[in-house]
Amino acid sequence: MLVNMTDRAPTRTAGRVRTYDALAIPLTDDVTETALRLMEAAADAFADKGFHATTTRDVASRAGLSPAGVYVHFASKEELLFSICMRGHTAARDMIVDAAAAADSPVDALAAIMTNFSRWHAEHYRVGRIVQYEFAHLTPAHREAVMGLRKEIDAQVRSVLLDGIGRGDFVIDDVPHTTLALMSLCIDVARWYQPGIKRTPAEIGETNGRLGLRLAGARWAAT
Amino acid sequence: MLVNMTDRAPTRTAGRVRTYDALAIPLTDDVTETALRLMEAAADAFADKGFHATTTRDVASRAGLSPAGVYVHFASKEELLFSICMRGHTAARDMIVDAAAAADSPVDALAAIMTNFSRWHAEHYRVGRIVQYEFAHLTPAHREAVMGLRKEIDAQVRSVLLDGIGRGDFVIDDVPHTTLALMSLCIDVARWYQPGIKRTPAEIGETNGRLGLRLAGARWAAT
DNA sequence: GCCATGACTAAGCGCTTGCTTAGTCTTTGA
DNA sequence: TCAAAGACTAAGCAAGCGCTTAGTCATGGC
Repeated sequence: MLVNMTDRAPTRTAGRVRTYDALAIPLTDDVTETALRLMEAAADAFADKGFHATTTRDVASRAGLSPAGVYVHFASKEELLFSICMRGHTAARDMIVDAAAAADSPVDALAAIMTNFSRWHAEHYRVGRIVQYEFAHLTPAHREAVMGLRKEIDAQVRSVLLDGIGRGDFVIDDVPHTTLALMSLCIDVARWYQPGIKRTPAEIGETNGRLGLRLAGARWAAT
Repeated sequence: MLVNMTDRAPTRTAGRVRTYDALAIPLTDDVTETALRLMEAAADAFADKGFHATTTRDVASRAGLSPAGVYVHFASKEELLFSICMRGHTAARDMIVDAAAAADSPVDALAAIMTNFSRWHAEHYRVGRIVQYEFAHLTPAHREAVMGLRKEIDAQVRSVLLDGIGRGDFVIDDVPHTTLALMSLCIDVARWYQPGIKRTPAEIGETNGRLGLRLAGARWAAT
């Protein structure tokens, strides 16, 4: 991985902080309950106010700590944002890989990806907005790490499309652009979804599953 | 309109500031060159750094003024953001209304809307990002004004779809959701577009025009 | 039991930020 | 011509902000 959090100067907290890998994903179950609580608090505050308008005091108090307590577990406010982005993208990547692996055909795989990814963005629209809107506040190295995961997601979807084209299930002029368009349907749910609207996340997922097949020119999608 | 900038307490600058209407759109050609310059500078800075991380000093210096100079023309930093959002949305609304009016059929109207709106988001991806990502920093009243324009845009697209359904040109299960999906294709271009990529804004527009007709289940779109 | 480590705190640092105030200079209108 | 208005400035205010430092307390290992 591109980033190693041991870059941080050794302090009394170095041993604990180093239990994370660069993905800020727990390697084992020994991630502290406090660090998790901080990430959740930060996600909450960032979603409410945006990254820069969120103070570390706000994050700390939401997590029930003093302001300096944040720095026991994270090197900086940006590191908190990075952790949230990496967790979100890793979850999305895994979901897409699993959906594709479980499907019997490219058509099923695409429908499952669209359905699940769209539902996820509705259910997690707040994290989805953070991940999109606050991306520019990451350090260049951290942005690169996040882009790596985005590219994996893109590549997985693209390979489903190519497989479907190969089998004659999809009719697509421009695969890269169609991939982007499919991803747009899913990702943009985070922008327009809000709790209380008539459609449930599951319904949104299903509708986008069908619409995605239309975009791919799936044979039976036009009816 | 919901908001009237004359709410601001009278100062020596009240006369000048009141030449804007609540849309922050120039009513006549007497908008000052300085105010325009400030809006452009703010858009630049907001796109680079985000709203909250942008200082009024930064905006002022980009516009060639002292920090206090911003307040001669705008009541607050937020008012600058509001102006930018309203100008962007008004331009988009007008573009969509014009495209629909110039078309001979719902199919042509939808293709034109998708093509032009997508191209606009590529060409103005920085303003597009500001408008999406910084929306939450507007005051509630200003957000409501912006939402009003968004609803007009949505309604225009929806009426094209309904017209097409009525003529048998489109096959759509869920009109509101399909409207959102069509808008997602266009709006999300601002997220993924960056200068230097292979596709030009015009090409992106054309491809999205075709993909939009697929989403609408246009009869010949599947071939 | 003792010492080292880790989790956490209160206090504070040095700097920044949106905005205001009191002024100067230029332009406009009577 | 003169006064008022408008465009703008330099200076400053009050509050805030990410982060550091020096300390306390609890836990775990020897």
